Amino acid sequence: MRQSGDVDADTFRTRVLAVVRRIPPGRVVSYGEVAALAGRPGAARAVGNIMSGCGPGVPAHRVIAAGGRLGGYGGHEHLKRSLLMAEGVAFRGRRVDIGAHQWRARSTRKLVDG
DNA sequence: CGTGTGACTCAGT
DNA sequence: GACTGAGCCACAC
Repeated sequence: MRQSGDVDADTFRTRVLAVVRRIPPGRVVSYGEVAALAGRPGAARAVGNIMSGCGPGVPAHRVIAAGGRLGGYGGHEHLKRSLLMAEGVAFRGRRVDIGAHQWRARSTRKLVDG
């Protein structure tokens, strides 16, 4: 019951967290994608800032930079990489094989699942 | 209410 | 592939 004291639950911040939480294991999304899914395409930068304070409960390691690059992770990129690898994400050098792991909300996954 | 900031992105060199 | 410059946005101070 959101009383007046509750967060507005309408802020971009809350939306981003909700989207990131929906990212399934073994899948990755770029900051720009998250921003777009949150309703603010182009706010990739803002997403990064929000992620920095998302706290636990949010698989921030599944959010990467564009082109499959790891991007940042509070100075722990290697940890981000490890977490993704632990989920079965394939890497191509320093980049994630987005061609096989880029998450698609409402995608045609059954078509490519084969 | 103006300014600064950064876990971003794109295009050019 | 690496570096630079410019654009963009939400949030903290």
